[in-house]
Amino acid sequence: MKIATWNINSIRKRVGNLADWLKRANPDVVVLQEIKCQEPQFPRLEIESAGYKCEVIGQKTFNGVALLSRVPPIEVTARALPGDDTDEQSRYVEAKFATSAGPLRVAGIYLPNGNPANTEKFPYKLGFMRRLRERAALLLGEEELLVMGGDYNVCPTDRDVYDPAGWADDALCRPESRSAFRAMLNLGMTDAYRTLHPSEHAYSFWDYQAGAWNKDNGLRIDHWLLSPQATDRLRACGIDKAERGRAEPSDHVPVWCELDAELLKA
DNA sequence: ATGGTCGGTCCCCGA
Repeated sequence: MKIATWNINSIRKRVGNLADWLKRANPDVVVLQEIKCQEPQFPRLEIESAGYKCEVIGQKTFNGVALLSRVPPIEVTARALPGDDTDEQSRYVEAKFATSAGPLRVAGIYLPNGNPANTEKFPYKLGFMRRLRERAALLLGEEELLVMGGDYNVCPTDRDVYDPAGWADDALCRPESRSAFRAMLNLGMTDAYRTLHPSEHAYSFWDYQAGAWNKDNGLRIDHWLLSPQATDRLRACGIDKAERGRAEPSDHVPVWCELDAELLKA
């Protein structure tokens, strides 16, 4: 089965790009970030026509995530990241699916950007990352297939950014952000892309500004982190870079994994 | 190349 993440930067603006890509890429499960609308405005009919069920965690203007799947999940297990009841931003969705290899938990994440790093936005990001690590630790205890994908807004190492020195103080590259990302790996999770492509300078995001795309000035900030059980079934991982070159693109492109497991009807 | 971005919303903010 194939699972993908894509920060779509407005689902209403991009539903045509999404439908075209769904047809070409044919993923079984997709997590979307920055849908930038509430649930009633979500273009459910277009996506259902493409053959996908939709779980929508909407928010007006900002943020918002969704989970698309070829079959309905057994259960939507979370519509917000646990650990802070005062957090009203729509940034997390999680569901359990049936597969030929047993239960599969899929989390979709839109991690806070954290800039400017000298404002309250940065501690909010680090707090979210602490809660995400705690959630991962809890789910890892089940010793099942677990994949946590999304826009992490973390560039894990200098290999993952075109200009490490220029970005060193940015919240995407700061040592505190990288340390919190490594803490997820230290629980036993695997960065799927980096594990299968150890030395590539591959990016998943190029800013709209300053001709970043044309100069390949990108960052790798969209990731799939896998439990040991999922890593054992990891067959491939890739980045659909060509999406950034299409008309009216998102500033992010899809990142996908293939697992040796078949998605089943619940 | 001496300027070079989007989307949603409301007259600017977030990325």
